[in-house]
Amino acid sequence: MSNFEVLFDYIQEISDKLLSEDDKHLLMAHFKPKKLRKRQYFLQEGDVCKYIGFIVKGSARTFTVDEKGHENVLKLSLENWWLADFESFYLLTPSRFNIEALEDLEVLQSTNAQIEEFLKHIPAFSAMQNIISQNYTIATQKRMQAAYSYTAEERYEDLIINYPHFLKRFPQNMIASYLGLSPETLSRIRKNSFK
Amino acid sequence: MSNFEVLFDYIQEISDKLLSEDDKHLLMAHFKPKKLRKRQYFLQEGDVCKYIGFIVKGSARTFTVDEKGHENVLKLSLENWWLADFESFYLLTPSRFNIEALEDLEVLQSTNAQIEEFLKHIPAFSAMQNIISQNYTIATQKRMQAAYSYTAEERYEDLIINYPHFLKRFPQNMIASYLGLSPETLSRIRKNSFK
DNA sequence: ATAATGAGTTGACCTAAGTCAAACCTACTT
DNA sequence: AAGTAGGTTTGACTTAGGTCAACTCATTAT
Repeated sequence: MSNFEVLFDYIQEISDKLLSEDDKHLLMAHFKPKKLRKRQYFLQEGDVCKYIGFIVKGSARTFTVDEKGHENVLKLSLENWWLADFESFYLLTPSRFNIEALEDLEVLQSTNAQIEEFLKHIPAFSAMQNIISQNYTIATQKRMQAAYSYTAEERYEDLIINYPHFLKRFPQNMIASYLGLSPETLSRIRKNSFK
Repeated sequence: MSNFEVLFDYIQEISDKLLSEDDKHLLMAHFKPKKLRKRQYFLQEGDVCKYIGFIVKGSARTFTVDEKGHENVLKLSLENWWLADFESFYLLTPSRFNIEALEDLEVLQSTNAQIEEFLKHIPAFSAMQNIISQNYTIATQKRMQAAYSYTAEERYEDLIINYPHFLKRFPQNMIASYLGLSPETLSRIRKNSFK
């Protein structure tokens, strides 16, 4: 299956509107395949996030670095997810985030201006965007609640239930950081939960 | 200024597309004014959030109650904000949240089905929704980061900078809960910051 | 005017999670 | 085969913030 077929399937699946052949050609003309090797950056702090990427293969993390050099993972991303710092991407301001490939990464990328065109001309694309935006709102509301009112252990259990595949794909220290924990704390939580 | 004029101004302001007279009539036909007295609930846990409300006057909080009866404020809302549990509103599932008026509250409310109609027929409305969705994405990304990587004090300073009016409109214990703090902790932070 | 209710403050104490450091494991490199 | 680098575990100690309880002010209700 080609990269574009992955994208087309994804759009069809969640938008439930049909992509015409013309639609597909438009997408193929303006999404550019891009490969990154493990450890390479899709976005670096201070740069403007000019591209949004659709992950065809591989994984990535979005993180910040604070004054003390402490890294903080905000997002872990896998196949069929979109990769961008949306603040920077929408507003074209310099980003505070880094996005780094955790495995060799294949994305299809496009610019803000192009996305606007897709939204205007491809009904399935704009339906997709509405659904994503809904899902995102819902997911974020949950995650906010978890951040503020769950204990470390509850947040980990939540992850096991909602994103079990994360455990196979991401190293434990990334997951710890994603949950707002030190690696030591997550290690101890796992130890205790085997009792 | 009537309730509807507040809504129209708001839509015009952020969508920068013009509302026609027909648009306005459509909105007036399907947004219903609703008044709540302080302490009344706009939404109760377990109910489906059938309505989304546009706040014309007053304030509200969105919160959960955990097993120990501990209340946790997720959102504080004021004039010109939208009031709903979006998960429940979009999916029509029972809500895990409560939304309560903190002051006497006037909203214009409508249903999910009606909102869909507005989006379809009123360009200014759908432009507005896109902007809100963008802003929301950006704001949430920031708040997530704050939740996971800022200290209590930093989160409070952040609030002072970004939402100074909150301090005038909401009691301190609500703000504490919104920041994920006990009221005692916020009280101590404020004491120290006066040095 | 007085009681009663609810917010805010302060102090003493507790606990969940972070920090630091050492040891331990894989899995690549060369 | 040995060395190196990343990740994980374990232990000892520290700390930010929570909890509980008493006290002080306002504000509302009687």
